[in-house]
Amino acid sequence: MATTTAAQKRAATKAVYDAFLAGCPSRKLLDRISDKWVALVLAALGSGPDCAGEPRAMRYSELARLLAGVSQKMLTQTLRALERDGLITRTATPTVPVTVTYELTGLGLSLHEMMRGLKTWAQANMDEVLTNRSAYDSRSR
Amino acid sequence: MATTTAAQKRAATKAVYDAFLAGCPSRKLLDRISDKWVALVLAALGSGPDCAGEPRAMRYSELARLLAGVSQKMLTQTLRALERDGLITRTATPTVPVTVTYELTGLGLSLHEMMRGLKTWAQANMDEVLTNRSAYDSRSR
DNA sequence: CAGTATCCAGCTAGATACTG
DNA sequence: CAGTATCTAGCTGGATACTG
Repeated sequence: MATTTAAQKRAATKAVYDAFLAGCPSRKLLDRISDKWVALVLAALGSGPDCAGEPRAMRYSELARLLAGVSQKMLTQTLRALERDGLITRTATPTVPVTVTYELTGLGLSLHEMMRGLKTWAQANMDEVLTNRSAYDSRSR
Repeated sequence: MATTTAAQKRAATKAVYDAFLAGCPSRKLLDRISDKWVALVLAALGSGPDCAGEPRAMRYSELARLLAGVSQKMLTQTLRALERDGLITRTATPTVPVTVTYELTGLGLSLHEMMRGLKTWAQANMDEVLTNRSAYDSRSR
C-alpha cells in the first residue's frame, strides 16, 4: 500500500532511534557521570581534596567532610552506585567502631582520567560560553 | 577561643568548597551536557542521524522527526539554551511558511568533538561496568 | 563511625491546546 | 512550519530521626 509508506518510514525511524537510545553506552555513561555527587566523589578519590593530588583511599567521614553539603543519604547512595559499577571498592575494617574506606579501582581511575579531559575543555571554553550567555540575555531584554 | 577552632575550620572548609562548586567550570559544563536532549541535538547536528556523517544544518521539523520522542517544549527549550550559549546558530528564512535551520558554531563543534572522546570511553568500558553491575546485583540478592 | 528509614517540598518533563 | 502557554504527575534530593 503506497499510502502507508511515509508513516511506516517514520515508525521505523523512531524504532531505530529508541533502540539506539536504550542501548547507547554514551547515554548510560552520561547518566552516571552527570550526577553531581558522582563527579565530586570521583574527583576526591582521584585527585584529593584540591583536585591536584594523587589518587588515594578515603574514609566515609572524610568524604562527608570534604564534600560539604552532601547529605548522608546522597553520599551513601552515590558510593553504593559506584561500588556496584566496579568503579570504587569498599573496605570495612572491623575495628571498634568500624572503619570503612573507599578507593578507585582501575576502571574508576580510567574514568577519572577521562573526566580530566572534560575538565580541560571546560576550563578552556566555558568562559566563552558564559560570555555568549550574558550577551544573549542583554540582547533579548 | 580554642574551643571554636574545630568548628571554624569546618565552616571554612565548607565555604571554600561551596565557592569551588559555584564557580567550577566543569560543573557548569556537566550541567549543560548531561541533559538528554542537549547531547542528542549535538550528536544530530554534529554527526548526522547515524552519528557517523558530517556536521550539517538541520531544520526544526527534521530534528523533531529524528529525535523521536522529544516533545516540542523540550526541543525548543534545548535549542534556545544551546543558542544562548553560542553553541548553535538559529537561522530563520522568511519563506511562507517560515523555514528555520540550526547549525553548530565553531564552539559547538569543539564541544561535539569533546563528546566523541566521552563516547570512545563509553564504548570501550561500559560493557565492563554493566558486567560489574549485574554481578553485584546477583551477589546481594 | 557508618550507615538505614521515612517523609515531603520543589522542580521538571511531558501532555495538551492554541497561534503568527 | 515552528513555535508558545498552561497544567500537572512523578521523581529526586534534602531534612530528620534512628541504629548495629
